[in-house]
Amino acid sequence: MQTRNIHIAIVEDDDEIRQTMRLIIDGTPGFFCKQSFPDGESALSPLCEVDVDIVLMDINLPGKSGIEVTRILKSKQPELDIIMLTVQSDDDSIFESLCAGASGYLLKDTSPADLLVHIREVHEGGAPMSGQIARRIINSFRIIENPLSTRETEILKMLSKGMNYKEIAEEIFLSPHTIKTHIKNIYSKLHVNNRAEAIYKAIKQKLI
Amino acid sequence: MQTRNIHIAIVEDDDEIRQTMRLIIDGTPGFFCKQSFPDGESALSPLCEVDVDIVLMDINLPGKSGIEVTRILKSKQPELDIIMLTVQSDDDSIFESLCAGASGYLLKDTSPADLLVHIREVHEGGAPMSGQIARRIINSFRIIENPLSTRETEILKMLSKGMNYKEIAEEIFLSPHTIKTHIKNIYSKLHVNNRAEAIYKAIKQKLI
DNA sequence: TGAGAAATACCACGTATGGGTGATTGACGC
DNA sequence: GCGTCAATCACCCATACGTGGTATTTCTCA
Repeated sequence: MQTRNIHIAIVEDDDEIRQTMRLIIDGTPGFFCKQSFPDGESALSPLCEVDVDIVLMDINLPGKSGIEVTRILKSKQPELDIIMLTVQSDDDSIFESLCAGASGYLLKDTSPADLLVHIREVHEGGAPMSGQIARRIINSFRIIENPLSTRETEILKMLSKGMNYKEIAEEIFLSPHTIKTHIKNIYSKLHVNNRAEAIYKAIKQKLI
Repeated sequence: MQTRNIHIAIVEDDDEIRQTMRLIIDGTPGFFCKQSFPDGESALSPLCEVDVDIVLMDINLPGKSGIEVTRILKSKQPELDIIMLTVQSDDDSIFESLCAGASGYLLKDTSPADLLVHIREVHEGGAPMSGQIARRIINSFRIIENPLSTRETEILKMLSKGMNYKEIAEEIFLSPHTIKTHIKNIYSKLHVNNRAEAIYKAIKQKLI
């Protein structure tokens, strides 16, 4: 009894890359590229219907980002495994992708042979990462035990009281510009981009 | 052995009212109006220094509001008793005044005789309220067990995820205007005026 | 001693936000 | 049957906010 082919879909806007990946996959026994899409919008409905095992997802897509598409897809098809396959390797992209539900995160410089190995890994329940990616994840988790400086924590508490830039500045005798900078740093450390989410995460992580 | 006079300060922008109150107080044995100010700014430094027992504070002041002044004063002089004496009788004014540290809340239509009685009450550790005020306070506490509707709670949760008007609107198929209205209602129910504080209070009160 | 973090400060841009006001509909209670 | 309230949608307006930069000082730790 032979194992069923692994059915794969590709979401990638670069025509050449998409075709190349397709050739590699279809040229290997056990793998079958069932569909490919140049952007997220066109991928959404088909991928919610058709039975595909694994999606290779670029992040930089025209329209909705690959991360957004991943989030939506996973909310509709929780069983689907999505591997981010992208050039982006900044902390936020990685973090957000995993939060959105990606099962793996590979850089585009991954060799075809490795790519196929990784696809199989995911299909068997693994979570492959390029070397650098794994490192970054470790690092980002390492600092989860209070990433914030004392000044930042102090300011975050004032934020939770509903104070604005100016009020905080006057309270601790600093320039509003400085408060702004601190808050920007808080956002980037907590991986959020506004006050509401910052307060929420901070409380959940017992930072304030 | 005679009891020491109760030393009083008045913060009230209307010259006539201020003078009248002063006359009433000084004309009564046991009471002494030590100082009076037409606005909050001019009252702040003196009241942090001089020994006054009780401050009668209007809310509608030019510049800083009486509530703000109360907050600052109480943070520097926690022992000081402040009685709000004002025409404002809306829930928010009352609520905020008490949060800011006021020891009593009287309406300006209080008779001179009652006023003096109430001042003495505060001086002896009481917390006098005009009749209508007491009622409102009871009411506002009564609804503390989840003031929010299901829709509002739903939206509040989305706010805590950092979503903006438009994103929330798209998620639950409503107009952004409606989202805005809901959020405004949330603010007024929680007695806050921005997202950060709303999230904070909501979590502390286990609403989300 | 030299790299990195923390804390400070500033500028410019576009837009999301909060406040004010107002209106309609449908449920529920008394 | 009439008032109340939740839920919905709408417009105006000022400004607080988020994001992109750049930059200096201080401190710590390897």
